Amino acid sequence: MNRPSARIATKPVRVEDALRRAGLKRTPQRLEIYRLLAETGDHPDIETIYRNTRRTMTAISLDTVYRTLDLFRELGLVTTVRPRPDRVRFDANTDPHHHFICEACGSISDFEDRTLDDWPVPEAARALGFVRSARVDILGLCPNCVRAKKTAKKQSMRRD
Amino acid sequence: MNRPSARIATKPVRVEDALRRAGLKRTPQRLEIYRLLAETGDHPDIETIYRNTRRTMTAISLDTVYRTLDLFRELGLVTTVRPRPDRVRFDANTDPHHHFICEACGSISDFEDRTLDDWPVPEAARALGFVRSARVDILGLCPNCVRAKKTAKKQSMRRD
DNA sequence: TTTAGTGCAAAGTTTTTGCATGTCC
DNA sequence: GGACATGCAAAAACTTTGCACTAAA
Repeated sequence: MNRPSARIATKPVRVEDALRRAGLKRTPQRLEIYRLLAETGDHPDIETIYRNTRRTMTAISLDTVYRTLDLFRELGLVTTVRPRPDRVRFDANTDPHHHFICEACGSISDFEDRTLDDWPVPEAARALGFVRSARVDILGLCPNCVRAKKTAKKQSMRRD
Repeated sequence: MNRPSARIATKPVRVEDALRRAGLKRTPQRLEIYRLLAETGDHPDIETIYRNTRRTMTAISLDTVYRTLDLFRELGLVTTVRPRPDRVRFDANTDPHHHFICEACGSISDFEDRTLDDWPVPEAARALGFVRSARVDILGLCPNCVRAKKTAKKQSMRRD
């Protein structure tokens, strides 16, 4: 059911190719949304992507952004991440990489780790179905939030 | 900032202790919701949890379920998983484990892998903040969906 | 020309909030 | 008794859909 040595890694693709191959149209909205996403190292949510596209395409509608991102996801052009109870966020970086997610503020940073990418998908997981890809989320606190927490603690100690 | 050998693993806790320690109240709703979640090997969404609690507590309200699960998450009693663009799902299994997520039907299965749990959190991730835990999601197709796909393919070939 | 894609507005879902009432410690 | 929790209902936030129009191929 699985190729015997599936590994924790994914490989890059490009929009126009992907669209053509799927017999889909190459519309300005799609290109613009993808461009924005590919340019930023950030992991914006739908609302943000919408706002940003509006800077250059005044007439684009929010539902087109929804539909486009859904499409991109089906095509494997973007992946999604969820921090805490937050909105879905998108990521056009399809190079093998993983995420550090701050549990306090929800910020997401990429990191790479070859050893992890090359780690064979565990047999226990391969037994559960056909493996396509894998992702590792490291959860914790970003430096800003660590700092904020320390401050809060000091203040509460002062109160006691 | 991090303990030098943080590993990809988490450790169990219990409700009543956690509530007491946090100075929170031990209400029937909270206990019942937790019990249900701890009993099932499943990864139910809010709606399902709500329906199930209603079997024994006819008067519980949906927003209490929301608030309770949010609280549990803050306390580290449950974790959340998201399949595709689907609702959040909850998991009271705080033993070290990871998820196989079917990209087609959204079903989620647990699997364990010691080697993965013992894998040291990569330096690149530790550099990004204080590491609390890590999770690995393996994405793919469950056997049912693999079968469904094969059938669909055969039919489309017949049509051609 | 044909068919996919878009914008708009409306409907559907999911989640959060305010407030009065009830209940755990 | 007092703070914390709950239920209810209403509001807010987020997402999806139907349809007529537009624009790629």
